[in-house]
Amino acid sequence: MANIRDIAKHADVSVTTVSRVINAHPYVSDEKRERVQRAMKELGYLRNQQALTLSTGRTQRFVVVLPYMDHPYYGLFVNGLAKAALGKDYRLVMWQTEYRLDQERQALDLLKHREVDGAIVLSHTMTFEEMETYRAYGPISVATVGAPETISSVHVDHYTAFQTGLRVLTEAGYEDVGIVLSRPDSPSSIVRQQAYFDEVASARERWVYSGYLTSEDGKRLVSAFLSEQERPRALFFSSDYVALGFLGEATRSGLQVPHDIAVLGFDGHPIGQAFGLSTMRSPNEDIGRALFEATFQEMTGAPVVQESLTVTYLSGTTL
Amino acid sequence: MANIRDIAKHADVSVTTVSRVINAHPYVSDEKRERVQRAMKELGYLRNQQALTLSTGRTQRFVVVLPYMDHPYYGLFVNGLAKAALGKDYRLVMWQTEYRLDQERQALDLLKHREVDGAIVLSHTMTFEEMETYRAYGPISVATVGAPETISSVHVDHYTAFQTGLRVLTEAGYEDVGIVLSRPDSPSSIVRQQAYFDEVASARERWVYSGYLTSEDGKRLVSAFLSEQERPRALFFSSDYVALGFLGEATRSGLQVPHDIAVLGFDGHPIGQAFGLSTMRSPNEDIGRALFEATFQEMTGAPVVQESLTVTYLSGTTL
DNA sequence: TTGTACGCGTTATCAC
DNA sequence: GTGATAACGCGTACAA
Repeated sequence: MANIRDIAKHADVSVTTVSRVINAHPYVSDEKRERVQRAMKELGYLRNQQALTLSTGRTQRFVVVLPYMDHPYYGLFVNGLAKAALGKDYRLVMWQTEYRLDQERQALDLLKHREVDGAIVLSHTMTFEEMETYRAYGPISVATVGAPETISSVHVDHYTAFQTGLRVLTEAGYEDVGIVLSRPDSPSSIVRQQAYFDEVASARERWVYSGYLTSEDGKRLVSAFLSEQERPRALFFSSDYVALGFLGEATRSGLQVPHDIAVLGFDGHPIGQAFGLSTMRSPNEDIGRALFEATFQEMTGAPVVQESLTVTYLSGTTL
Repeated sequence: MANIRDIAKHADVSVTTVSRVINAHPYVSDEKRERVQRAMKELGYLRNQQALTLSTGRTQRFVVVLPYMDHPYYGLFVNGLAKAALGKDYRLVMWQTEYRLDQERQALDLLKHREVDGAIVLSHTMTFEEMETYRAYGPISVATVGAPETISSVHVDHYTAFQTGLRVLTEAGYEDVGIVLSRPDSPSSIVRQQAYFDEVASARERWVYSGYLTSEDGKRLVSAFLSEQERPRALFFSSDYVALGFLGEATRSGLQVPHDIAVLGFDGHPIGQAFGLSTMRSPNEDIGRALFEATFQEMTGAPVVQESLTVTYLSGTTL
């Protein structure tokens, strides 16, 4: 565990010279550079990242804030993030919040305590107002809509996206459509519901199914659906996983898809293809990549980014 | 961005006293403690984690090494890890390797450079021999079998697990069984195949399907399966996702499951339930939790842990 | 009970 | 080209 001073001593130069060699700075004679490199090799020198971090003030880390690491919905985001981070020699500290406000605060506290250089928030319950109080400690980027101008955002405009999906259903001849949302009062659920009421003539309160987050929830929805006296002819889900949970259980319950009930998912997760799930493909991996870039660039003084990406219909057999 | 020295000045005490207050050490008069706390509040003191880290030599971080963050197989592991880490105020740095040796090396290099306190390796292509060369720099734990005695391991014994699964199939009356493996020469694939040859009378080389990792691979397997002249009566998959990909596509191709082909998965992923997937449940979340604990305890001098957990049959309708 | 002084390992500044 | 030396912000002997 030789440090820079040991190397300096061993090569009979100053620590400054060693530092110059390490960082490939100019003004080092070939001879001394040679000596230093040999000393590093001989003593097995390994630069201590902690010390570097304290000295430079940069951690080379971002914290990624998300509700559940094991929810496949976030998989593609994280994939994009990971790839971008690798290219810039950055590390990702994952922070699972389970939608708990105190956990979101703890995650952003890392910023305050100089434990990370920035934060990438994929989903949050915290208000943007509160989030802005952390902004002074480093760049923050979100994957959600409605961010103030101090916070970078790369997201899908869920109003437009849902509008598009609902029009796909309409054009396919489905008039009585229900929608299946995750947390009822999340910003994305609110605008989705708004799009639904604005777009669908037969839209009605009771065909808004809220609180469906996982494939198990989707499975559970089947019985709720079957108990309706008057059922929609199609269901538009806000997540492929919930849609698949529903699809599997519905089929097992003897429902014919799409004859009895049509299903439209949202995400474009690969596993949906195996089951022929019709879905709206969301460019989540691109979003992950762009979020990383935005956060990274902001550190070098680049302005806040606000970008909205669009979804596309991915045809399947459940519609 | 007041530091400990600013607080000391403002409260008119020494930095030692401030440090004592921060760390709740004894030997501070109530009056000075009061003054320090007020100063911290007034100046908005936030302890700098980088400096603490350099001073104490502990980062409060582990690196988690895994092939793909977005592969649902790792979801439950990571969930267990995240929960355990939260309880101990540790952070998880995720490192995605895509099974690339150089990436595994980079991940473990974090250990050498004092960027993390330990490493948790969920899957690896590196030999244990090489992995041991990193052991001097911190505790390493793996979720795979066959670790040397310097490396902690909490895993499923895939030989026994596969044996159990194969017996489930036998007892259900299936004699002609095929197996579907991930990477052909991974340690787990090798022992799984061994269990297959040892356990199944009709086992044959061509009913070993290798290279199936994702749900898309499972989907792809259907055509390979259909082109066989002599087909097995049941397929035992090494992953629920691959099994589901196969199940979806097979059903869409008109195959009756389990009449034409029975399907047994491996993992116990929630989404399998919606499709009635019969599977072997692996306690991956427990493994994640135990891996964290093992790594953590080792730092305090606890001995290396080697533990093998068992899988259980989870009944479904695909068998 | 309190404070001074130093170490942790690096980079940056400035004089030579 | 080169090298002292001062930061960075904390914990902690050791002295008082």
